[in-house]
Amino acid sequence: MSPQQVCKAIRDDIIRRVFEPGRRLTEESLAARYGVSRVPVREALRTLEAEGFVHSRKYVGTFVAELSETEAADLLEIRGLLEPLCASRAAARRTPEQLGRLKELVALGLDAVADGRLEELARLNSRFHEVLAEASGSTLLSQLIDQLSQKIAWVYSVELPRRAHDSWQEHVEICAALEAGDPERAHAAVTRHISHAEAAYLFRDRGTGSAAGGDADTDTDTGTGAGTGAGTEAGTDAGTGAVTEAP
Amino acid sequence: MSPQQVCKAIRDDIIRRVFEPGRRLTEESLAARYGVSRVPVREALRTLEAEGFVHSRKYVGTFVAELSETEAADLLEIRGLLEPLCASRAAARRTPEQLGRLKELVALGLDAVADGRLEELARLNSRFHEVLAEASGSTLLSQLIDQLSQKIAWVYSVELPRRAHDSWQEHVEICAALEAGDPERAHAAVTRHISHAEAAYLFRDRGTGSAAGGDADTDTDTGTGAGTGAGTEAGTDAGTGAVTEAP
DNA sequence: GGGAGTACGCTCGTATACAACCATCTCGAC
DNA sequence: GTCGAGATGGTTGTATACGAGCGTACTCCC
Repeated sequence: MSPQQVCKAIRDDIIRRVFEPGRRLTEESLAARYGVSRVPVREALRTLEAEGFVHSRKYVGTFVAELSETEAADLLEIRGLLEPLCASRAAARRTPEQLGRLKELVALGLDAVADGRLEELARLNSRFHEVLAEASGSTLLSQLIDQLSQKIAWVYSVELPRRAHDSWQEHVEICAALEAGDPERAHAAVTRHISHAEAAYLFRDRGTGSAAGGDADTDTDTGTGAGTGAGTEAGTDAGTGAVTEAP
Repeated sequence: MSPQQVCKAIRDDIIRRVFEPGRRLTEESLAARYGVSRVPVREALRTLEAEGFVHSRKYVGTFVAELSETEAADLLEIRGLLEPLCASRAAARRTPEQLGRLKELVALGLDAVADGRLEELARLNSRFHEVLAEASGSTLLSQLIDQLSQKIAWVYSVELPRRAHDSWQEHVEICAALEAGDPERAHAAVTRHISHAEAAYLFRDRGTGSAAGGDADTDTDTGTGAGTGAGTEAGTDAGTGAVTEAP
């Protein structure tokens, strides 16, 4: 297991709340858990620290970060600024292939809505926003949004399924704006979309409590959410999507 | 030299263009340069990779990142979204101490403008925006803006000094808005401030071409910005200002 | 009984050593 | 002369070993 894989594995375990916020992670236990030595673990922890998922104290150890309510809210607000920018960029710069992929995802999403396949919707939703970010043509924006999405998936644990229908209608509109090549319309559409999502997040009661022990994510219909999956790495990453699928 | 110090040292060398974009960095040479072993160097590189300053290819090596023109522009645009948000947050959440520090910095800045001490202005400017970010009360926003500012300092190499007078007048206005506790006014003030700065960046001709050798930025009237710094900060991480100052 | 000093264990920090792999150059065949 | 296969150097990837500092618990003294 390579160090980047270790990084992703730890991040997934954090997002899935196998490692709860505030928990101490010792290098050796992580090394044993993932079957590697301490060196790759240390590198993975440095990456995760830079991403804000953990923080380290010298000679003491590494701890899973704890985000306050206000920071969680800021997370949503920042994404609410970035994604519309991303969309207007995408309206101008998208390639036909990217538009095609988006439309395909929307079609799949609408089908899944009709059939009520919620866990698939979460994955498709992540993928849609991932491709949208990619279509902006800015790797910087793409990476930022990716990191934000992962943290949002972590903090809020779940993509609310009841918004699925409206959400995918909004995706249709976003696609249309991109197809028309209209940055302002794309910007407005995504702004609406994100603000609706924000409202959905903020109005639900946060169910952090039960996550404790080892593999706690047996709660079937909510568990899938996080799926942004490893966008950064070039090579083979695409398929894995470890976060998204339950065993 | 600890690994975080190594990280900062490498980052500073990248920003100062001691290591040019695209250059290959071997772990051993870095280890020798900073007088440590390869292990701390590897950890530093993982952090820098997460921050986007370098990228690694397995079994090949680590290379200094190369940012395109559009990505550089995006950098400014993203900061242009984030800093105003930061300011409205700060108007609501700032502590009196933070406001005091900001006002003190503005006073120092205006003095420095009057006396024409340009290199000091760059440092004060960075510090001002740093404290402003801190006053937002969101470590997330603070970190994001910090990273963005560092990258902007890297890509654009220099804080344009001729804007100094106007810039510090705008800082006065920002402070006033924060003192009044008026988020909208703060938002507007920072939006203006950033857009002026953006215009200044974008209208200058980018002198990247000659950057080859060690210290190529000898073009006198712009040269102060990305000063040497060289890890003057000892204790905590607080002083990212190392980038901005000149000897 | 309470507090301070001290010894111990645990974990991190760093260095060194070896294995895996890529890039390049050389040599030979066509 | 050109192309391909193999050997070689160099760099990264990983494991192991040892040193350094923190936290805890114990002991000793007051």
